[in-house]
Amino acid sequence: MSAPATDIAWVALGTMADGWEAVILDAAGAECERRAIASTDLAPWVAETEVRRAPRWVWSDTAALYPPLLAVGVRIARCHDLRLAHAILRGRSDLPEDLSAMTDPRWDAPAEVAEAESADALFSLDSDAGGSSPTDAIPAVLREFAWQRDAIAASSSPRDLRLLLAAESAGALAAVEMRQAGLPWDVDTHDRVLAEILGPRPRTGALPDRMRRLADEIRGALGDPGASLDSPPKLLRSLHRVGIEVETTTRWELERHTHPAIAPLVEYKRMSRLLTANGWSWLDDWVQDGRFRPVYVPGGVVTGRWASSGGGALQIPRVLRQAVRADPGWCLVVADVAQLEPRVLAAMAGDLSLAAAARGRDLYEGVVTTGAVATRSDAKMALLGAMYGATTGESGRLVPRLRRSFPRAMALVDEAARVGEDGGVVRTRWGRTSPPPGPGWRAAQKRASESDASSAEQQRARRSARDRGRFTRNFVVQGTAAEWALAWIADLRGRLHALGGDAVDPPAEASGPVFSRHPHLAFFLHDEIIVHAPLSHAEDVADAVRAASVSATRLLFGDFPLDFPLDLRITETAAKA
DNA sequence: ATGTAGGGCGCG
DNA sequence: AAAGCGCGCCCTACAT
Repeated sequence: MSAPATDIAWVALGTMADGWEAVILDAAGAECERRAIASTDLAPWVAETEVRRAPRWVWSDTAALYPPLLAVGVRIARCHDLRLAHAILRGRSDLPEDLSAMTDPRWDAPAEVAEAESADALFSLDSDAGGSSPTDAIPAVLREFAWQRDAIAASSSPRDLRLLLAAESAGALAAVEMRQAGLPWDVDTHDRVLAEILGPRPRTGALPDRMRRLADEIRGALGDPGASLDSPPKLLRSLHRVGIEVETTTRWELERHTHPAIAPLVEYKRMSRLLTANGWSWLDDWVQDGRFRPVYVPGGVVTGRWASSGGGALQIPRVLRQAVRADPGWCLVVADVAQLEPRVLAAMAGDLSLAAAARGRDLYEGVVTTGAVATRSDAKMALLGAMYGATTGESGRLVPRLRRSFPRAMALVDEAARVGEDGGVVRTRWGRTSPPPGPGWRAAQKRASESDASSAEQQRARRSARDRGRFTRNFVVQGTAAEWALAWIADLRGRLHALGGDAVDPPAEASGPVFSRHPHLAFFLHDEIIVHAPLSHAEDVADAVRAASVSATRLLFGDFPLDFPLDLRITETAAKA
């Protein structure tokens, strides 16, 4: 990594009455220089400043501002996303009261919708186009940035918060870049999979052949030619008429009964799901030019996980993963972390026994070796139960065994649950906080504690306290796992860029194929990434993916003796082997 | 006609 | 053999 020759640390960008203004700040946040920039000059100016001075760009909203830059070939390395940072800082309870009160509520507004791949996007940078929000204005940007710096400094762990905000912002950049790059998607393979499962593509509106025949079979078995298969209440009545006494029409409940209608019905539901969620119309809507381009929403989940909007990017069914296919001459580097959450739990809790059990490749087998449980599937069940708060069933039965073998790990999640049940707030490793309970929750708890509370009120309050406890119990683990994953992709993003050379693509065309020649992130899902890379770079990319995972672990957990092994494959398609 | 709630199920 | 966390999206039913 070449250290940029630079005398500046930050460049804040915001709109003015007429165009843009850049405010250059030193590391201490002191203003060094101001510069007005016409809208049409903004992208070239950013490109030049990025190359010459490599600042951290400070702006209101990466999701709104980065796409048009990227569309003209301007890639940046680092930013500070004020909107995302604000959401994190606002949740901190350790801010001095006067600082808490000073926030501008406009920063609490929901995310802007990212709409900008086309040439039109160029103009969304223009403040006259009506696309800018109040928080884009340079005075608001500077005020908020100053507030955030104060808030970070006043917090109990500025170092951790800085890392969190840097990772969150890097994620926001990666999300925009992944949408622009897209996931290489082979339409013919997708169509073939659909045809194998559903039958050939029907005329629009018609049911695929295999589904239609199955529907006939089900209606025959139910002795009900007009039975509705798509309406749960109606289906329920049809089932009851032939003596199938289920309370819901879920698959697992149906499968507990024996009747000729059950098997085809379960199969029909599976097909129906595939057709409606990822059928031919999904293909038409979401795959263009051989790329699936979902909208990622960094920070979209309270735990810090990403959400997605449109296309169901986070729910691609396994049968369709074979449609994810590298371009000719390219490959996919597909990697996921083995048992990310239990490893995170071990490291957070400083639980050396669990860390020791994780030492091999398979943490669950390691847990079996300690003698805590008998089989791998028991180990998995028990650990998931511990992190999710299972109290009943097989999982709930197994959890107590872990308490003896891994007291520190269990103490961490148990304590998180206790705090949540009491109405408190918990934190991830880097300091993202769980949302506080709402006024309704508090009121119900208070009411239940009064002497004349009815038993129904007490029961309800107890139940919602437990619900909340399970949420905070999981929050610390899921949220810290999300931080690990963010650190991983943030680091990897830098390494991949370095592999592709330092040159920024010339902003020659509006379509700006920034990624047409370099290895790039193409997909990210909680604990898994897909890199699309030229075949010649395959091994380098694989090394980068592994090195980034080591960096992430070090950054979050220092030298705690635990690694996060990857399942990594260099392949043509993302289908599981 | 349009908006919302809930069932159901895909993913981690 | 099915409890316990977090999502998004489709569908239907039912509200306005």
